[in-house]
Amino acid sequence: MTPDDLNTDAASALDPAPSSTGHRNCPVRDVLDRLGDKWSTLILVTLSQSPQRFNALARAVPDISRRMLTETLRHLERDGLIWREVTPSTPPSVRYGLTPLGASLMSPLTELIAWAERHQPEIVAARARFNGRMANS
Amino acid sequence: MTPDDLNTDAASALDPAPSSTGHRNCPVRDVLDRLGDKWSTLILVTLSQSPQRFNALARAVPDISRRMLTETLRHLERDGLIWREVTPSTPPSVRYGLTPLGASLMSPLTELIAWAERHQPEIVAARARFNGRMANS
DNA sequence: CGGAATCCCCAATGATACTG
DNA sequence: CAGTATCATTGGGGATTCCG
Repeated sequence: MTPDDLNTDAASALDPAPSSTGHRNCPVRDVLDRLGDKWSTLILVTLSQSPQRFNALARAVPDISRRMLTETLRHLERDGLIWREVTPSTPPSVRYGLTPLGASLMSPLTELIAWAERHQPEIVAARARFNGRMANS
Repeated sequence: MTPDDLNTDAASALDPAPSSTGHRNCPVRDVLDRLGDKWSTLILVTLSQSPQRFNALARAVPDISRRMLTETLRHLERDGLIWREVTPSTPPSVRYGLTPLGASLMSPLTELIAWAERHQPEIVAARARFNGRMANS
């Protein structure tokens, strides 16, 4: 892979661009942006345990507002990573869960998370060194 | 791994929190946030090719402002993912490159990128279906 | 219960200009 | 060349309210 791959302009025809942060439709940056949008990863990991209802998700993901929960779920659903199942009872019930596509993302994602956990001490140490160097300069 | 792992409050003692977006010092979210900060991944991938000088990076990463390039490089350096080598000539020269730690991140990162490229067609298709469902509803 | 709509603020980012 | 400093902008996202 070359760095250029991260800047391809692979247009996706229709598409009001879910996160129109200005960059063009690069598939890679598209996915990476999503993972960085603060909530998606959290939700995906939570759903990887088992399907959840809306309010269960709200409780499972601390501090997320319903607004952002709704929005993030829509994005993930739109991208085919999760499914949404409405049971029109009273009160209504809505369940969310990972699609096969979403489940397939968990593999590289958990590896990345594992990396983060494995190397956290090194990162903390590096920060301490960096702060030390900045202090006496 | 459980979802709770994403919300641990593993404090890192000192640390003015590079991205104080409000969430506590969770190592995992910390790393994921960094990858999502729009430029870090781009820079890491570029540097994984070979060490680069400041302006070479600026050219290699389209549309990044010098301000954001500097800031992102500082963050990456601070976290021990890249090194910074100053040659105090006139004009000065500064090279950046991946540390072993940064290089070790490339492995899970490229897997994630490979996933994105591999499954892009499915995502595009899912978006088309989603847009279609929204249209006639 | 599970949203949608609205208001609003501040933090992230860009633009610009200056410096060792 | 490789930054730093300052100002202006904007849109992400929290809080709140309303709806089926």
